[in-house]
Amino acid sequence: MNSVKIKPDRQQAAKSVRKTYHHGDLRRQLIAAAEQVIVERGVDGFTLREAARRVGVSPAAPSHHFKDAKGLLTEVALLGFRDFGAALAAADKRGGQDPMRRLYEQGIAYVQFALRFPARFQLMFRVDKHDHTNAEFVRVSQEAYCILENAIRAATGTPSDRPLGPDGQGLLVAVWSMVHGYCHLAFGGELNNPARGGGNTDVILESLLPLTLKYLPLPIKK
Amino acid sequence: MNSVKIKPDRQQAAKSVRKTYHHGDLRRQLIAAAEQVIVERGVDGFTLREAARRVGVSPAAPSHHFKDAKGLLTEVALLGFRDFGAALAAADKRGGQDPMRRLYEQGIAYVQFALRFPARFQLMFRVDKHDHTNAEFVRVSQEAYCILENAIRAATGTPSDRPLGPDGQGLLVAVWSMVHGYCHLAFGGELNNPARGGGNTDVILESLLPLTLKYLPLPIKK
DNA sequence: ACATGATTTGAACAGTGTCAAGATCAAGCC
DNA sequence: GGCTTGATCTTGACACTGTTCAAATCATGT
Repeated sequence: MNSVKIKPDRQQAAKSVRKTYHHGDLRRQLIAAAEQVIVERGVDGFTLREAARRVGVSPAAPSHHFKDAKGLLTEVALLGFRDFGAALAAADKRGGQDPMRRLYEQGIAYVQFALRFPARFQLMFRVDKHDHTNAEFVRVSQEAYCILENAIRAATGTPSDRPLGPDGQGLLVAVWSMVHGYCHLAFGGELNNPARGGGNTDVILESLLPLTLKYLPLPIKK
Repeated sequence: MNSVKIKPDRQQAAKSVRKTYHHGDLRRQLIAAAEQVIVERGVDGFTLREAARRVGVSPAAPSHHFKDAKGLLTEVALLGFRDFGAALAAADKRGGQDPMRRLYEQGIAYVQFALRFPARFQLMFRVDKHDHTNAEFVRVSQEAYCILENAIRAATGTPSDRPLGPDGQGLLVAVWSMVHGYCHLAFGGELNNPARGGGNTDVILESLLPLTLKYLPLPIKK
C-alpha cells in the first residue's frame, strides 16, 4: 500500500503543536492529510485550507511545495495509480496462462480497488481535479493500461510488435468500459437496490459482480 | 428537446436591463442559465451567483424559487433525464422486435446522448450535485431504467410479472455498465488516443463505438 | 383603495484559493 | 567561528463563493 507513512524522525504528529518554525516534513504530511480529507469528504469536499489545518500549518504554506490545490491532488492521484497498477498486475498474474482468466481477474481487481478506495479511484479519473499532463502521472497510468492491453494481446493473439487490430481495440474498450462503468454505477448508488440484485458494498462485490462479469466480452473467433 | 425556452411574454432577455422590480420569469430563466453555465464551465464550474448574474438578478433571488444551489441543479437534471428517457425510448422503438437490436440501439443512443450533452449527462449521474431523492427525479429516472429492463426481459424471456432472474440481472448490469463506462472513459479523455482506435468525439461515436458494441453481452442460452 | 403575500434587493457572515511581504531558520561559504 | 543566501512558513489581503436576514417593491384579491 502506498499510503503515506510518517517517518518518526523530525516531523510532528498532525495535531500536536509544532515547536519549530519550520515543519520539516510538510510535503509528505500534506499528501497524507489530503488523502484523508477526500476519504472523509469526497473528492469535491476537499479543501486546501483543511489539509493545511490538519497538519497545523498556515493556508499559504502548501504553496511552497505544490503549485496549487491541483498540484497536491496530483500527488495523491499518483500514489493511487501506483497501487492500482500493482493490484492489476497481481491479478493478471493470478490469471495464469489463460487470457480470459487474466481478463476476469483484472476485472475483479479493478472493481475491488475502486470500491475499497473510492476516494482515490474517483480522484484518479477526475481529470479536472489533478494535472493529468504530469509526466510521472502519464507514465504510471500508461503502465496500468499496458497490463490490460497485454491481456488483450494474449486473448487476440496479437504480438507485442504489432498494433492491436480493430477487433482487439473494440474488445479492450468493451472490457474496460464494463468494469469502469460498473464502478461508476456503484458510486452513483445505482447498484444498491436489492430488487435489482444489488445491495451494500459487500453484495455489489461478492454477489452482483460475478453475476455481471459472466458477461465479460469474449474475443471474436475468426 | 427539453431545453428551456423563454416565452416572449413578460420576461427580459438575460442581458437586457430589467425595468420592473419583479422579474416575472425568474424560475424558468434560472434553470436555463444554470444549464448554460454547466455547458460552458462543467458541472463543477457551476456557480449560483453566476446563474443569477446572467439573468440580471441579485445573488439572493434564486433562494425564493429553489431551496439552494442543489435545488436548482435538480431541476436541470430533471429536464435532462426526461430527454434522456425519450432518446432511449425512441432507440428502443427503432430496434423493432429483436431484443438484441433493441439493446444495441439503446446503447448507441445512451452514448450519443451522453457525448452530445456531456454537461447534462454528468450532472444527471452526479448524486452529490442534485437531490436524487426528489420524487419527480426518482420517477423519471426509474422510467428510463424500465426501458432498459424491458429489453432485458425480452432478451431473457422474462414476463413482466416475474422478477428478473440472476442471469437477467447480470446481463442488465453488464450492458448498462458497458455503455455507462464508455461514456465516462470518453469524458476522462481515455478514448482520445488515435493509436488506441480513438480520437475526437466524432471518431468515438462513429468508429470506436460500433467496434466496442460488437461486444455487447448476449443473453446466456440455456 | 387597501392589505396581504410573493419577489427581489442589499448587506452581512463564514468560508474558499491564491498572492505578496515579511519573519524565521538551515546550511553552505568565507 | 560568523555571515549570507535561499528555502520555508506566517500574516494579511483580495476576490470569490453560498446562504441568511431585514427591508424594499410590487401584483393581486378583497
